[in-house]
Amino acid sequence: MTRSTLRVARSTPLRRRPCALDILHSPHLDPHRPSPEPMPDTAKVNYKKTLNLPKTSFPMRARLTTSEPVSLARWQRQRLYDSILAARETAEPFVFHDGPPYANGLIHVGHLLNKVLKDFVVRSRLMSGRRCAFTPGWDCHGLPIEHKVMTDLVESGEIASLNSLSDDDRRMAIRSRCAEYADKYVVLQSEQMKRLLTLADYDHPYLTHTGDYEQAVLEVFAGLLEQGLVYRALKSVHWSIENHTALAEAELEYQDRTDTAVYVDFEAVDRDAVAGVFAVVLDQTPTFMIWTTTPWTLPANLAIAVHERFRYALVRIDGNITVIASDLVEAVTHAGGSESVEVLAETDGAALVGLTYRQPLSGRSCPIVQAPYVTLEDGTGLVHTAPGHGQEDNLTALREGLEIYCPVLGDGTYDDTVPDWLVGMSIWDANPRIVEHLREQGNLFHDHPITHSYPHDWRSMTPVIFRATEQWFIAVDKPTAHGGKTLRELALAAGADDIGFVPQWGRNRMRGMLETRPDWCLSRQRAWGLPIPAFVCPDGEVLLTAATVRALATVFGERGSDAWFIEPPEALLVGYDAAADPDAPASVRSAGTAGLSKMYDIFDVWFESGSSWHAVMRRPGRGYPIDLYLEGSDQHRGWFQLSLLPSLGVTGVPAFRTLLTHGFTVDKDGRKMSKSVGNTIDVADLLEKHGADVCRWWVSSLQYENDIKMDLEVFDRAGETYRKVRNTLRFLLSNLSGFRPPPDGAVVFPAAIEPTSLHAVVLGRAAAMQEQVLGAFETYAFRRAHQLLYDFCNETLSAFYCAAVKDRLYCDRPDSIGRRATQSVMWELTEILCRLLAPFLPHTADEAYRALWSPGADEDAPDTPDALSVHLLTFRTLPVIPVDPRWPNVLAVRDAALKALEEAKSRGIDNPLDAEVVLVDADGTLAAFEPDLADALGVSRVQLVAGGDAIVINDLRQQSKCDRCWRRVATCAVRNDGGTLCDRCAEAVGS
RNA sequence: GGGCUCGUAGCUCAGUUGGCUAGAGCGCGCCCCUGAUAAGGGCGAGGUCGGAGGUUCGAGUCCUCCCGGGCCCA
Repeated sequence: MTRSTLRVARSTPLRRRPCALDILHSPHLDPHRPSPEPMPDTAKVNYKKTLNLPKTSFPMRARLTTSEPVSLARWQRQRLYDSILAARETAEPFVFHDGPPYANGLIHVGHLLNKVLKDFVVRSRLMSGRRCAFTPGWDCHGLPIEHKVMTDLVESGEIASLNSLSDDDRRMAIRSRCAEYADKYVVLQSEQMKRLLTLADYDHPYLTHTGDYEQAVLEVFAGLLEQGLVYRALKSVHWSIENHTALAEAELEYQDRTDTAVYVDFEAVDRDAVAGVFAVVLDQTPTFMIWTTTPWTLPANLAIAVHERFRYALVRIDGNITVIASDLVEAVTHAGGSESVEVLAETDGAALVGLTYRQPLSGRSCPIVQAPYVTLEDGTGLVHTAPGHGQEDNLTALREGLEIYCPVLGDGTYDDTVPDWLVGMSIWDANPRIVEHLREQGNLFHDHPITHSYPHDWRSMTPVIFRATEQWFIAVDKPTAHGGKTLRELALAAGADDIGFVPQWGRNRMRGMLETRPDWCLSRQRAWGLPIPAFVCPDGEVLLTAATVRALATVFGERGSDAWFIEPPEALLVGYDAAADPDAPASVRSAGTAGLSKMYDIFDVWFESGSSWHAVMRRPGRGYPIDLYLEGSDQHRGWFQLSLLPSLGVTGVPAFRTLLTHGFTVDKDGRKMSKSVGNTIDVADLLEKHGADVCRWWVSSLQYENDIKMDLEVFDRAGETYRKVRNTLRFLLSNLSGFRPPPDGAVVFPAAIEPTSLHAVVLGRAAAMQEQVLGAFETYAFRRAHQLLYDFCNETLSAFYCAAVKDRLYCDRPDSIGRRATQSVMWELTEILCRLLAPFLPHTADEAYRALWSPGADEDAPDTPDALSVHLLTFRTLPVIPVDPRWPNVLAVRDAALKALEEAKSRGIDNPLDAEVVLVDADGTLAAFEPDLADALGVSRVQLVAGGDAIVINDLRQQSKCDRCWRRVATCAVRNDGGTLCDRCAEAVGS
């Protein structure tokens, strides 16, 4: 039988690999034994074959791109996620909740960062023994998807046939396309996230467009409704006259358009009041001059806004006295071609506030107010304010208590509240008529054509207008049922006291936003979303109460929100008892739900994702409040805040205990990544080139709170340090070939370990490292864990311990106590390293762990059972080994000795094995460590002397050298086989 | 323009309550090993701590301003 057939026979799965003890009793099986034939005297004996050289199935080259999918398939086969969770059914929970990415497009590096960080949390908590279930989710509704679908419909020409359908049918057609689109990207993104080796319940994700999710959102909404926090009010929105619909920012296309800009004088009501403010005497009534490019909004003018800190001038221009910002007098009068300009006086904007003027079109008396957005860029420094026709004007009106007056109907014509000559007129036709009217009245200072960028409806390419429409709001300053506190007060208090922030500055950021945020506008005028289930009564009253919403929640829970577009109101409200609903309008309570018609606003998608704490966690009983939300820092205003408000409103407590944020990825120069700039990095490319573990290793190395600079090079670096860790694992594994811990094998551990031994110090460091890593995991300090693990592998193991114990591993008898003790230590090290690395490197850690336990350590082992996985384990405690407290001194001596050896190279002592190091050991400290000193220094011999002040390197090159271990030690002698061997090697080879 | 935030060797980061010639790893350079080998080991060179003022006996660390990024608003 040849040697190779013997090997094949031994590696069959039915046979256990022999361990060190086996070898002791069956020497004929030891392949390392020298052949019994005597060697010819003339040839130098080749002892390499007699060494216990490392061997392992764990390859040096990872080939992650091909090997990771194999691991992934194995984990899926064994249903790893389910197994892990099942094993922790009764464990203390760690409640963690996924914020939903938008179901659109492929994932980018931001997703990679976010999902991998979340996975670090999931895996580290699971391995700490906590029950950390993780349900991934997707935000599926919303404009970007609808926009994309609509664009496709326009491009394919299908939009024409849709437009011939009824409103409900058209909306349904669009919605089903949107649903298809979202579902498609959920699948695509989910596959990519799995490929990142993230562990989550991908078989049961949450999707915001499913019926049960929608039901939960309506439950949250009902909870707010019953506290009176939901109201209906006017708000200015972009309005398409052509399509009779509100538009979102993303549906606008800016194009150049030429309008008539006008400078208009508004006459002061009280001449003396103005005179008083400027401290002058006036012989005529002054005016306030405004500038606008939309004359059609002048009928809706209700105020003039000034900046409190600007200076304003009272100016006599060609005989008329008017007020303009001081800095703009010259520009305005120049534009108007004025001949005589005289500044009479100046004052601060603040002094003007409270003055009044007569509105030239309505005749109303209106106030001067202050507003921070007034600029001196153009115009007059006095801003025409029409609350029904501008977002800023709208806010000003709310603050000043002005009416939100919008005399323009959905079709772009004036209603009957304007002067007779304008009633029913299109605003576009009204523009020149108003200009002429003002000119005739003497209110027009100047007019001129202006070409500017103006928003257009992306579909019809017609200009849009700002128009106030009725919208649903959540009040943040109304008392809630929770101690009468408002949502804002509850949120500020929670932010200050209850919520933990990682990093800490998130607290400030959140507070700033909460202090200034306006009421939450919930309505969107779109098709792809969750309907706000409101009805209009025959008498024009609106029906939306906690009870109707709960009734609809049930319907949507069963059939999804599509039902809204399919069923008539009576069918939708079949579970609603109008007579028993105290919040319903009287007509509904008495007459029931006959004659109602549906309204078609949908929810802001943020309200849907902002209800996920209920839909995904609280309602199914997965735990509430939630321990951790982890998202990018933009979510302070987004998901964090918009989850906080509903959760406080409904439950009185914040949805989350801790908020962790990470920064954004930027390019190597710190610039934001954008497709147009072309500095983005494709996730698929990264996975193809480096593999998921290297990408994850990179993520673990980041200080994620800050901006994250990245280019392709940082992944090369991550790959290099990954390989260092990998090779360290490989060295450990390769020297554990055939070794088994109890009960299968014998371990010299821990009793036989001296406090002064290399084993003690390495185990001590391992224990300290593990404790710090676990602490870092607890506080989400992944970078610190990464650093500790890397430094341990690189410095403690690779450079120090492994190098020092090589000689005994390779050269001692396989079954010697010294070698087996070393292997016992290495086994422990491998066990804890695989586990500690598992959250960062799920594939590599599992690969190493399986190699450690594989029955065929020197061969690929396809028979290793799937269930053998590091991910099923928890972190492991190392036995406590006493470590001599003088080790730091010894290590300092080692550093000095290595320097001395470096200097000795100039004397020709290139190889440390050719050197003897003479160390000064005045107090006998080093003597206690003597057995391991030479190994620790990597030299042949160490000599300790009591006196002297420097390390001396002695040249041993003239002394005999062991042919097998290459050390120059005193016991070297010529042996029977003709080789020169030291006693240890002679014994090992039986020569 | 406002809120929050970042700016320490080529790269990623440490730098406790201000206190010795500013540290680590990687990369780089030189060298060793060739029995972890598309591996391993050693030594070494790199920084006016974004800039300018100020407080202090003393500042990367505190204050002010400025420059340049990022997120969110306007």
